[in-house]
Amino acid sequence: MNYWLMKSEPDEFSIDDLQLSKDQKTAWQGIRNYQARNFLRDQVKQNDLVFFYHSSCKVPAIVGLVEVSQAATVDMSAFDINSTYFDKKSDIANPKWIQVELHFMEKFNRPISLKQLKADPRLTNMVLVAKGARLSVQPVSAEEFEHIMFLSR
DNA sequence: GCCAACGTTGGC
DNA sequence: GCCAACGTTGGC
Repeated sequence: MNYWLMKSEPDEFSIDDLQLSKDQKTAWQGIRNYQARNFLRDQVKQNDLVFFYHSSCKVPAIVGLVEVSQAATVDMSAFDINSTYFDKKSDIANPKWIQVELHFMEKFNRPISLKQLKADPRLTNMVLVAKGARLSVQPVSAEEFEHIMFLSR
């Protein structure tokens, strides 16, 4: 079992949008960064647990918990010319981009803000709080996971 | 393979 | 909206 943190801009797709989605599931498409892609392709497995993070918004924060309901499949949006995620350099015979499927689990009563995460001495090694961290899919340690779950209660 | 120019992310 | 910190592109 691995733990992850995935970022989403709530104006684009929020935890509420996920909760309201059909079967409370969504295809996590549009990852166009190689490091994040490699995590999705090689390490994110079914039943892994994922913190859902809201970025580029008023209060950046971990807002809930989701699970991986399906591991890596080809992100077909890269071949859809009408999609904002269209990538003309991706060859359908040799797909470049990967998606997973996420399933809603819970929305935290107490979201944990970036400010709070940064101030917590037990979370100083989190990828999220590292200087210049822009990864939209990033690993979370078991210790970090347990502590953040504790903070959310 | 170097690296300057350009594009993107995301907090503030 | 600004801009620092990254990532990517493409000429050489």
